[in-house]
Amino acid sequence: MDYNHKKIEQRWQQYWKDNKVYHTEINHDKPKFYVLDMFPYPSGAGLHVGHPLGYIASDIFARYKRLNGFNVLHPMGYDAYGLPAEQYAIQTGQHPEKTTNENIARYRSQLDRIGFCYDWDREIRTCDPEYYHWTQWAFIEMFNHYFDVKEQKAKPIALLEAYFAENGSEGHTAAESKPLKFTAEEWKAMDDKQRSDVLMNYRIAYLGNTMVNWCPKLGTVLANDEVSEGVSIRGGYPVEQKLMYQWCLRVSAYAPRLLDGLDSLDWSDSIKETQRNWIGRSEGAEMQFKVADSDVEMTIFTTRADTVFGVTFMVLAPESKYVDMVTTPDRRQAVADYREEIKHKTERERIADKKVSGVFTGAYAINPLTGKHIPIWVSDYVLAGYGTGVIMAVPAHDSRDYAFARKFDLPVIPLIEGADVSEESFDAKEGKMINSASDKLDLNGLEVKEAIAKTKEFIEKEGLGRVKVNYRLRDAIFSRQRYWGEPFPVYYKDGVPTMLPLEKLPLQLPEIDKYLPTESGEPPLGRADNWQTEDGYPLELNTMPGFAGSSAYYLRYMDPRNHEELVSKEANDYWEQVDLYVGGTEHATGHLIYSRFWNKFLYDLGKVCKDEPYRKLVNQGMIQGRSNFVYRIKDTNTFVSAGLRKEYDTTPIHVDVNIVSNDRLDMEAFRKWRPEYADAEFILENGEYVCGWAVEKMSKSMFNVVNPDDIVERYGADTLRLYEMFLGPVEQSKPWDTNGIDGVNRFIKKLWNLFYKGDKWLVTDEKPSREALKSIHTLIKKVTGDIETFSYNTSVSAFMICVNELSKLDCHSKEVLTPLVVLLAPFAPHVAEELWHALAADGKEDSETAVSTVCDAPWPKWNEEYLKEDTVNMPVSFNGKTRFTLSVAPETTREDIEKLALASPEAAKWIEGKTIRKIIVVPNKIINIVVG
RNA sequence: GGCCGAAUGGUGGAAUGGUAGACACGAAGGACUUAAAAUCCUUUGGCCAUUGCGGCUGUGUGGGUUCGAGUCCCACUUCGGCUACCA
Repeated sequence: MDYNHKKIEQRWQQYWKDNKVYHTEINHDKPKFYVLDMFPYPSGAGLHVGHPLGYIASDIFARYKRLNGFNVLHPMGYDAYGLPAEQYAIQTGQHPEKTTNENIARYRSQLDRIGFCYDWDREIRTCDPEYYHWTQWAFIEMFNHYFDVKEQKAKPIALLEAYFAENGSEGHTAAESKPLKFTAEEWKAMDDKQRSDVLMNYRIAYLGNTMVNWCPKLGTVLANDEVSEGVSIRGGYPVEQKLMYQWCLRVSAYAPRLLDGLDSLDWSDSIKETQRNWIGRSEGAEMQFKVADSDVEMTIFTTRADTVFGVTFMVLAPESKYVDMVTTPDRRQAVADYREEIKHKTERERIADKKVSGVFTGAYAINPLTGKHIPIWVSDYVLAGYGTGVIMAVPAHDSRDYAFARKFDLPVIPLIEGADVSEESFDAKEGKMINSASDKLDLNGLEVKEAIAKTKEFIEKEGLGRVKVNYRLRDAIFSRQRYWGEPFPVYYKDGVPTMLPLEKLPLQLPEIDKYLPTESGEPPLGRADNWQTEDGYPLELNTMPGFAGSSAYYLRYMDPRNHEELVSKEANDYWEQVDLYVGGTEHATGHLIYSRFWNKFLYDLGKVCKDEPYRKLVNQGMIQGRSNFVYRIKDTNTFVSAGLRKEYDTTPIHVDVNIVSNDRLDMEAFRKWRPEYADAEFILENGEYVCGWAVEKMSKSMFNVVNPDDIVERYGADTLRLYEMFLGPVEQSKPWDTNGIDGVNRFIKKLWNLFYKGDKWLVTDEKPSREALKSIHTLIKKVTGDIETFSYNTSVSAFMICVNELSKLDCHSKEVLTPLVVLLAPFAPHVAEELWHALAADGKEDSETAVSTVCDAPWPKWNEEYLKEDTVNMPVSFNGKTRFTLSVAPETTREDIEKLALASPEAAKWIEGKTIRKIIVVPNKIINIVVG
């Protein structure tokens, strides 16, 4: 019986399914372990070989934990809402649900072939009403809560209402969009609409007029993490800034907790750092600047309070509310023109053209420390969304202020001794202060750090401002003008946004005829018939963004069919949180922030028992594609081989990697590939057409996609799994290269040959030799250690070494082969299962019932006794250079090793005529003799 | 501009401060075979010697710490990733 991967893999996949081997239930007799993959968005392209990398790594860990006696939760599902399905629907008129379901079916069949140990009974889909019921529920809870800054906790909005009735706004501690002032009497006098508007200022899920990233091409707003360099991440369309009335989540209120929580997490430093930067805590001060000849007082934020003596002008963001308040009548037109110009620039254009632009408002502010009048300007280099949207400009010590001052010829006052500001600003926070004294405050001679502290103290004491911690993290914009997303459980009762009662959930997504906005510009839901409550109130037309459904999905897996609540207390108390989360770094500032926020909110409500959702996070690297190119000579259908392309004017064209082998093009296949290449001519080198290559993202458009199905078909799932792990460290990005896969496949065959020779069963009950025992125990120790640190590539190597050794020793002893099979089970589960059953049935065919699954076997333990060496070879070095090795018994003392080394005949040669200065002996490691 | 990470043979990659290059691919040579595939054996960082069993050199560059550095420290170069008028 030869190794037949198709037969084996089919057989055991069926067995696992029939026997529900991977079904998981709460079991209080066992410790739990929760292993989770970031669930995929099922795209139309299907899985390529890069996708399973993380899934294989987590599958190995899940199986390993199970073999070690843990009750392992390892579920899978689909992030099913998303733009591509909707874009496809717009183009083809197909319902996104239909294409999504087709894509899911394809994903599932691809996943099944790789042999994962998922409990599919717990599958979830974000577009399933049973699931988004709880997304809508969480939204209602967020609407009904505010964030108490003092207690750092979400609390019911009713408490805040009671507070307002008692005290008005004075002294409240709720996180707010903007400061509001009203008395208890004023509050009581408000009608429903007015109260609703006021409460929106505090709710965690609120409607707000905010600057949003508007993408005209996609017809929707996008969150900050969905935009990069002024274009949408999906599609790469330009994004502009627009003021819109949108649902938002007060994520910013949780910024301190999101930041502090990072310390307790077992995540990589780099991803924690990325989140820290995204949250962007900065300590500084807020200061008031009075506007001359006016009552207006502007608040600025600065981290460089020490530079206040160098402020020579102020700058407002074009969108700042202060612009209208301060602009003098004669400057109105100029300012209006400038703002108009900025508005029509997209974010991308703003970034692209680095030209300094701005306009003078005609107004002057008064420097609170020097009393000097300084001009107030407007410029787009100041962002409305950060700090207060107003800055005090210190051109000598900020490069942007410097560029602005030079352009508009504003004064530059250096504040640090020795700083040369004739060519550029001096931005470093170091040096001694100069030019910084008034009758009230003298900073001269202080170090920058001391000056910052002293200034802060001074302005607090004098009431000029206050110490303030600012965060870059913005509230999440939660409305999307799309169809394929969760509907909001919201209706408008006489214009007042109102939540549906919980018993009306889930509010199901309605059917519509077309997936475009309405003629009047409303979102697609405006096309739905009868999209209103029973009482005839209109329902919200926006839908929720992609991150809504993925923010709490890990909780739902704990209790996926619960109709009463998101997750039962029992299930949550048992499974607690994700112990190991595996996924890509691209979610660092999106999903992983929102999910932590969402979890912390539910924690505040007492719905979940852990403050953080994901205890340990492993980021698998991306598998890149290796693309091939052909070079077409311009305006011809002639292609020139890569080595000769410099002699012609050519255009590189991607060519399907499946018709290229070892960078040599199959020219016949190329002619058949596309009709336009049917009569292609080639200029060859040495009779071959050599393609160029590059490492790029694996994608259809680059023609470099390798489908795991093809690998499974040819080599088997076990080979695919082992090979993906063997490619290199899980966390590292690397290009896919099928070249080495034969080595892994050979290993499995060699392993198989330890058990079978043809049809003959080779396994015996003989006592294994000491070498064989040493080999297997070395492997047990190595693999056990490697799995804990995700060093799967070296584990696979260790398997190869062990199997090679056992082959050479001609060892077929059950005592050795049994632990070998169990060790292999996480990596190559199909062949391990086959051999496990064969071992139990002594190689007979009807082995299925002989023993239970290998998944429940006990993980082998190594015995140090077998690892001991009879003698240890120690390298002997002279002045750090190794000259020979010395065999000593393992327990030899330092002194004896030293004596043996000096007495050995080889040593004499190196010592001769020199004096020994020093001898370093590290037992079992090295002997270094310093001579001179 | 800021932050993070990386740099080791023809290639992917191994090396708790202790014999650098494990393991695998590729390549070369050989065995078996009519032949091929498959399998097995040998060699494989570079240079020199290979009728002497060896020598020299070597982990991006330059310095440092150490008996000893791919590994630790400082500076630099290059390449990746993330992020960005964040005051």
